[in-house]
Amino acid sequence: MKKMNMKELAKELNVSIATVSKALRDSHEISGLTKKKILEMASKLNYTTNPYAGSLRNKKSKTIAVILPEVADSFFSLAINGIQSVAEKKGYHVLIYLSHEKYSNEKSIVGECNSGRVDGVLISISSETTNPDHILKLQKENIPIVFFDRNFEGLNISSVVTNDFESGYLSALHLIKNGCQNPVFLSISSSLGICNKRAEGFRSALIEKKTGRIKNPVIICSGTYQEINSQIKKLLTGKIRPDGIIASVDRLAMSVYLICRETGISIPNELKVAVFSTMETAPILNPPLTTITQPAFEIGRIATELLFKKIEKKAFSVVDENIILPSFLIERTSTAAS
Amino acid sequence: MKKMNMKELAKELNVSIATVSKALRDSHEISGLTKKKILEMASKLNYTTNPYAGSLRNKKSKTIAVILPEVADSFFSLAINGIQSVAEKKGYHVLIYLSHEKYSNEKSIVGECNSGRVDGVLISISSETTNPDHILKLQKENIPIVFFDRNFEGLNISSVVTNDFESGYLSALHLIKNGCQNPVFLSISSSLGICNKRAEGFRSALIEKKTGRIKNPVIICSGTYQEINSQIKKLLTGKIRPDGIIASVDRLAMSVYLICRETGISIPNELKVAVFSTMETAPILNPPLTTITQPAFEIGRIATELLFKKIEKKAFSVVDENIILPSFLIERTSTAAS
DNA sequence: CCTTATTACGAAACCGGTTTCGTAAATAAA
DNA sequence: TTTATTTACGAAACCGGTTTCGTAATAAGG
Repeated sequence: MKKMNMKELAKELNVSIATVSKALRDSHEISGLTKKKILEMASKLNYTTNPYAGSLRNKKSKTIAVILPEVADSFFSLAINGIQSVAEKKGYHVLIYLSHEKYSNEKSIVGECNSGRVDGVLISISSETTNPDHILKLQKENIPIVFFDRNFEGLNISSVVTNDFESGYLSALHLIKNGCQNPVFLSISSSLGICNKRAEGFRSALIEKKTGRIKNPVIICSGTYQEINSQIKKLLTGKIRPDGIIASVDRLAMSVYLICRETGISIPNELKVAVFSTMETAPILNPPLTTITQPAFEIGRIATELLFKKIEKKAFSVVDENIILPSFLIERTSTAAS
Repeated sequence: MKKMNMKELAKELNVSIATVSKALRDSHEISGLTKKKILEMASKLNYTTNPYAGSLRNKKSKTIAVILPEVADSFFSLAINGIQSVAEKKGYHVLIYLSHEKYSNEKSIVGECNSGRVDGVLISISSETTNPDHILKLQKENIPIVFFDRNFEGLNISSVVTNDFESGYLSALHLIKNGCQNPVFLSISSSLGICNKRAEGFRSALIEKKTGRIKNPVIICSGTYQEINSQIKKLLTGKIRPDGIIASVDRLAMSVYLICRETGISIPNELKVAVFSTMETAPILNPPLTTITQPAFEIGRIATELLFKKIEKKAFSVVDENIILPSFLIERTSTAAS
């Protein structure tokens, strides 16, 4: 079947293309009767308007890009839901890109966004990203950008993040209060601002409470799944063992749990564990896992609302806003006082 | 800064637009020297080609749509990864749409796809969908479609699914073998083919082994999170209680676990539980949860490869393939023999 | 009845590329 | 040297809409 278009539709009704276009957009220039006839014929002939033709003329794609490191853990799943909920209300389309935590990927994806393909960009930067030039270039081209969760510090760009320093601080206090003498923080990147802030908060609490005999209580866990496992195993079975762990992501806490099970280390008696995570299974783990839970859906939702504020008022160049949403420490058995 | 385009670029170099276009696409019609000059100037002036202009002319969007019910549980996250891995290799863009398990949403989303916006559609249907007309309409417009995971039976459309009947059958046998006399299957929809096939397999095993005193061992759990919880609570504390449960999705198993914890029902002694799920935390739950794990990433990957086969050979109209990938029953403590 | 305003529509430019086709100049074959 | 090819490029149509502007017909005002 040949694809129906406006020209065909206009020919069918003996009117001009302009009239059809206006009728379909409900212009006041077209009489009610004509509109009705055109609408009917359009539906009868299964006409659908080609979105790219309009994009070309109006320089509006009705599309946003979401760039994220991975869609593996539940945080980004929830964030995507928050993003979609707004986009869909606005009639916008959502393109998803994954950087796989690689700077090079992120750079080329961001480059792609600078072409009229999208009207705005939501981005959570990769753990490798230390140079913001690709993002600044996008900004210079006047494309609205909003960071969510993982932002790049020091740029004049809107962001929606959690209270990372404070959460790190409070989680450390929580461990200390419940009896930990040697807590450590497991990070996934030494360059990721969000991790560093959590780690800084954590460190501050240790200093303030004069706790911890380990010189550097912030440990970077990187590499493959296997490498991380063996790194954690070495940590938990080494000479100077921690008695408390704050994991910065799901995966690290899971490694800790698996290794404790394997080596017979008892949680929370020998080791207390908490994690920055939105995982739903935390309450039914063995033992139930204390989480610092980020409002993932809200982060996505609010970031997207911010983005649309910028897209819609582009001409007035909205001031950038940096919104901080609080995470919640949910205490469960894994950090219970011994 | 004004947006750079081909016309500007051509003017800058005193060549025609056609020459610029051909040079950028590395046409043999353009000499090496000219190409070099054009490439250099393009990069110097930060030229990026407008994708929609090309789409319009070539009727190729280099974009696919992925329509899914939710992105909540880990299955779809993994599937998205599989999809992206192929799309990204092909230089394609991925639009994500969520139907939120609503037929009306799915219908309007599918309608959107029929406009040249995308070159192909990957879809996992909503649990409400019983009428395939919207999908058939898309097919009639000659847009390549592939079902993944949740397909609509009886259509002449490619699909990649798991061995649902067999998995249901084997999971029931597993429960029976380990001592269950009254197993039930918790479904989320009475219309979803995938659930029904699992349930059918389950039912077959019960009949074959002459097991189960409950008339209808397939229970539809629907409604809000709260409603499902109370439904399951009633089931587990009622007069005729099951001693084994196969949950068709993550959420149902989680409900079961929470209610067992709340009511003191012991897993696996009083109740054995298994779930169709890809959740990573299954081994560290309390107790470790037996799963029937679908190859989610592979389903996404292979479905996307099938889709591209159809996109690339559209003219020859590739025969539809229905690929069945096996799930794996991973035995853990939650179904251990008592 | 004449003038002005309004209504309803069409012609054509335009968005930013791609592609076909024509052609002058350079090169190769006869 | 003449003819046939090849090379390198430009003019213009085209993709499918949107929008500006012009205009004939009708309505309103004086």
